[in-house]
Amino acid sequence: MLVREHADGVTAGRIVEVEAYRGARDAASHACRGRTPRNAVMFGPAGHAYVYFTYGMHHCVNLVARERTGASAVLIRALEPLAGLDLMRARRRFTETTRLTRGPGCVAQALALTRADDGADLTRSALWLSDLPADRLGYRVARGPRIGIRLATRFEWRFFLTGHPCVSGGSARGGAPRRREGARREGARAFPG
DNA sequence: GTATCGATTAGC
DNA sequence: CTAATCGATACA
Repeated sequence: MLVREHADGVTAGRIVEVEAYRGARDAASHACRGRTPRNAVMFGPAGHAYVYFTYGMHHCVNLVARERTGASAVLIRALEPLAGLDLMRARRRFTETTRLTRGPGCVAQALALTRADDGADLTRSALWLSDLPADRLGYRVARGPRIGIRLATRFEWRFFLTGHPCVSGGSARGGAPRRREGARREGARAFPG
């Protein structure tokens, strides 16, 4: 569970969909062309938030994962809202629970995360992770191609809960990539497997 | 300096 | 399908 404590109140949700970005060796990663002011946090210690601004209007949240392999991070693509739903609704333009945090830009908006939160230490700040029994809910973790990228599409590093209504990517079942050229490969297969 | 693109979203 | 909207990037 990702927890966000803010002056306006607490919002939190179960992580139901992520993507892995493997640093400089991953052509789809922001880190693949080296360190810049924008992506510098990814080159720092693990356990910090990398928050970037894109498309001129959206923020997305990553968790820096493995400092030893260099600039690796996990993009939080979707949450199941669990706390602060009314606050999320106030920040978003939808009231339906399943649309509050479905998509990386929506997650940042619902949790009010911006570049100001870039670099936040997850062990010391108001943004942190809480253990929660992820299984036993009837969901399975599946994997498929990452969304919205053109490079390194062969790596199936998107992980999500199969059938979960809060998952993004066009289908709760799995991730049919929205507009990807070429690779028409099937999205979701059981993981591990 | 200008041109192009993007780890996206919402609306038609 | 595409407009929105601007920082990062590529290139003249």
